[in-house]
Amino acid sequence: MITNKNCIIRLSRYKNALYRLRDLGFVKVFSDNLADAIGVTASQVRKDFSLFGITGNRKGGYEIASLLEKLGGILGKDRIERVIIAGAGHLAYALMHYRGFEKEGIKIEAAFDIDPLKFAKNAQIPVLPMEEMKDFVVSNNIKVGVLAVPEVGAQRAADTMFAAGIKGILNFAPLRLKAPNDCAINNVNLEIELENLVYFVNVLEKKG
Amino acid sequence: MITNKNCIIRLSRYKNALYRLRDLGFVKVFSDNLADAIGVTASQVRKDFSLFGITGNRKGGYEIASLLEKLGGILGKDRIERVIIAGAGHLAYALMHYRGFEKEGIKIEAAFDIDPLKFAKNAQIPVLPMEEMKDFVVSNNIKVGVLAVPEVGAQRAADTMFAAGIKGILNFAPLRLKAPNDCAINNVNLEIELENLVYFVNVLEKKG
DNA sequence: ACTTTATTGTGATTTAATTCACAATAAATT
DNA sequence: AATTTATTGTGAATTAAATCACAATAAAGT
Ligand SMILES: NC(=O)c1ccc[n+]([C@@H]2O[C@H](COP(=O)([O-])OP(=O)(O)OC[C@H]3O[C@@H](n4cnc5c(N)ncnc54)[C@H](O)[C@@H]3O)[C@@H](O)[C@H]2O)c1
Ligand SMILES: NC(=O)c1ccc[n+]([C@@H]2O[C@H](COP(=O)([O-])OP(=O)(O)OC[C@H]3O[C@@H](n4cnc5c(N)ncnc54)[C@H](O)[C@@H]3O)[C@@H](O)[C@H]2O)c1
Repeated sequence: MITNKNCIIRLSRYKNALYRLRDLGFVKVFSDNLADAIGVTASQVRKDFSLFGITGNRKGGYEIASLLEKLGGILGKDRIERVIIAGAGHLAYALMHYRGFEKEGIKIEAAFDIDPLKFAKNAQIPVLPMEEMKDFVVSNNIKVGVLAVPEVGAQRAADTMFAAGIKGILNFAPLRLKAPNDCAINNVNLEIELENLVYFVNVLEKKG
Repeated sequence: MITNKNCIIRLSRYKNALYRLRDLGFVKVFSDNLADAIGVTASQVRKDFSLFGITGNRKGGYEIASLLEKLGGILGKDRIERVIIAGAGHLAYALMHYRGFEKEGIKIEAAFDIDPLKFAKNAQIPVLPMEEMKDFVVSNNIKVGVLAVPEVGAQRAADTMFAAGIKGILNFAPLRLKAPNDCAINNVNLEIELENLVYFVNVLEKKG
């Protein structure tokens, strides 16, 4: 069981590059094409595939269709992933209106909030009270959620999500969530991303 | 010059943990406190500090105030970082209304768009035509930008940013930008973050 | 059919990152 | 003042990730 996050992220990138190549009419691809497309070495590509038992044809490269199927299987893209959001604020609004998730097989089913002003039971993507999360998650068998609640309420909201049966959280709140150890957390900390960028801009400036 | 991204991200996390400890009234901290706070080992903390020549007192730990100052210096937090956004859509709206950047010393100065309907010259954070980016960036000496333009326009918008003098981009568009090699790119690909989360949720499910 | 050529697949090697382990030492205790 | 204790700082060891390098081999060419 491979648990190298970078490796799994590369698989996603290969997949996205393959979609583009396929849409351009390509049928086969070589490891160095994929390498160029995502900015790694060709042996990295082959090693990644090797790790998951993905094989191509010596001399003939890889068949895009079959590669996409295998990568899709590994990444769980063989079915639509249904997702909820905790916190129906600005960020949630952007996520709910983003059309790009659909074509990746990701569907935001509902958002949950504590503020009655945010409730919208009959909207295309309904916004419901936090109290209804458990029922919704259980009856729709949802496993993944996005946490878009302010820092102060974040741990409490996460606990509600875990109690509802959520097993993975994409966390936008700038703190380290405590989670049961059968649950996964991916943090997106934009303050830190920007801070990090500033560091590297300064490094490059000093170097150049 | 340390260029290990994970290491720099840990510095940010130490800093954030230290702010919290300081606000709770603590004056000193030991490597194992910081380790617990951000979820790494104590020797990782000490090694990270050692890499940047940060020292504490044997037996006495580290003084929080001085540590914060040193980390701030390394991360460029000794001055306010001024930032622009390309693309004044949903995501930009969320970013422009987010109050959390201020207290991290990040200030969004303006957004730029091609859609005249988005223009708002006199708003608190003005939304200006792309054509005005260069003047604005040059006269305000801005180095960092956020790219929040749809995939199709993303490379063109990035090129405009580079031409304006931007040296680092936080990129939300789901593609690999081509950039001059004195410029830094940090990608935030939310589709991939979710996909990755799904993978690890499935892994955990199989394990348990 | 044989040879050449291009590309895979992977064990071996290298490089990078993390952890270990302990001497150095500052503070606290006796 | 001597001893104990707790903690740093870092070189050494370990582990993890990436790259190298090349034998295996499938396709194309002669
Ligand atoms: N907006 C950004 O650009 C941005 C940038 C970086 C980080 N973040 C982080 O993302 C998260 C969301 O940011 P935002 O700008 O959308 O915030 P927001 O204030 O616009 O929205 C937060 C929503 O969460 C709701 N809420 C508060 N407590 C709750 C609880 N306990 N349970 C459920 N809902 C609750 C509020 O009613 C509100 O609707 C925050 O943690 C923020 O720190 C946002
Ligand atoms: N909104 C999300 O939740 C989300 C999630 C994942 C990824 N993204 C990515 O983030 C980016 C922004 O998403 P969004 O939802 O804010 O999009 P959006 O459609 O709401 O806004 C995009 C804005 O960019 C402007 N624009 C278009 N072409 C431009 C150009 N060449 N130069 C300058 N401006 C231009 C448009 O006028 C619009 O105002 C996209 O690349 C998207 O793929 C967004």
